Amino acid sequence: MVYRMDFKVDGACRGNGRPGAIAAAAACLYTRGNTYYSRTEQLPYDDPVATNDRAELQAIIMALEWALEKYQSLDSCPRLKVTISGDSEHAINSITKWVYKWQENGWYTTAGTPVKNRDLIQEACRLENEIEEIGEVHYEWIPREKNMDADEKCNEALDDFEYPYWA
Amino acid sequence: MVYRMDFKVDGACRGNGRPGAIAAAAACLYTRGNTYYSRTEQLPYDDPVATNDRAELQAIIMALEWALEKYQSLDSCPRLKVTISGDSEHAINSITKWVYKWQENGWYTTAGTPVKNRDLIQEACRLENEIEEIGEVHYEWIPREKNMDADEKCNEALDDFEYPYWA
RNA sequence: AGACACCCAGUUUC
DNA sequence: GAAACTGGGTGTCT
Repeated sequence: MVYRMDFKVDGACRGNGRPGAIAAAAACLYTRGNTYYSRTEQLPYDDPVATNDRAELQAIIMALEWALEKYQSLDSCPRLKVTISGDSEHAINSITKWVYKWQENGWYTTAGTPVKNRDLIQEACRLENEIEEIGEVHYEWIPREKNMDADEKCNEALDDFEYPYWA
Repeated sequence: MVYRMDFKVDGACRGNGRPGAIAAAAACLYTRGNTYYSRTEQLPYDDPVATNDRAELQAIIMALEWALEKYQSLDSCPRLKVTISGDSEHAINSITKWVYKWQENGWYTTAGTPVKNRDLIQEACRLENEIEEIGEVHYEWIPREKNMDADEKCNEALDDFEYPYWA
């Protein structure tokens, strides 16, 4: 018995690279037909500063958390097969390829600088390992045009962005 | 009587280090005000393979050739004072410092390997010596951001790159 | 190990 | 049109 969960994820960051940027992440869980459930999250307003890359990684984390959560609510214990599709080649490569090198080299880039967003990359890998014990996770890159569902949800979340009281 | 010529030079190589790379070099000759004339050249498509370093050296050669050419078209015989500014520390060091060592040691690097692009380095030095008989040449390193004029011309040349018939 | 360049890729924006 | 977030690499020398 195999239980499939197919996610699409996306992150967005308005004002990316500028002071005051705001970011959100979205994950869509597809059901039969073309319908889906979605979750969105707003990233911390600063500390650390919001960027597009952090948003994309956070979206992956949300999907992984959701998969675990949903699995725990099941009555049976099927084998899990999670697919996460996203349009950030960078985020996917970080988690699926580069992380192994970084774990060995102490988290330095080819240019000799410390790898950024290490916290989120490690959190994603931790969650992935948790799932690997009950199934498997597969990541897939898709072009922007095929990621409209998650993109829309992201932008809705940004339209509703709640600034902290001190901002 | 001193006649000054101020050049900025740059080289660019799209696909540097990959098969099929294309490269171009540009030299800008500044006049009064902020205006300048420019020349560009596309490097051989292969034989030898185009690299960023060859492009940077070729740009310096173009400036030196241009200076000599312009001097010969003058009616009088003033003393020449040529300044060549470029953002390749490597190319400038090759011509202004390391070349003296290489001429003595038979063109070997510290690592014991033969110096690359020796043909272009020697050609630049030959032209420089020619100018030294009627004036002087001064090289100056400038950061990338201050070399936008030559950079733009280089990229225009690459946009118009004419591939050889057999490519 | 260092330096300067030259890129390649995707995303996020303004 | 211009810019930021981020990674992978080569060209070359000291």
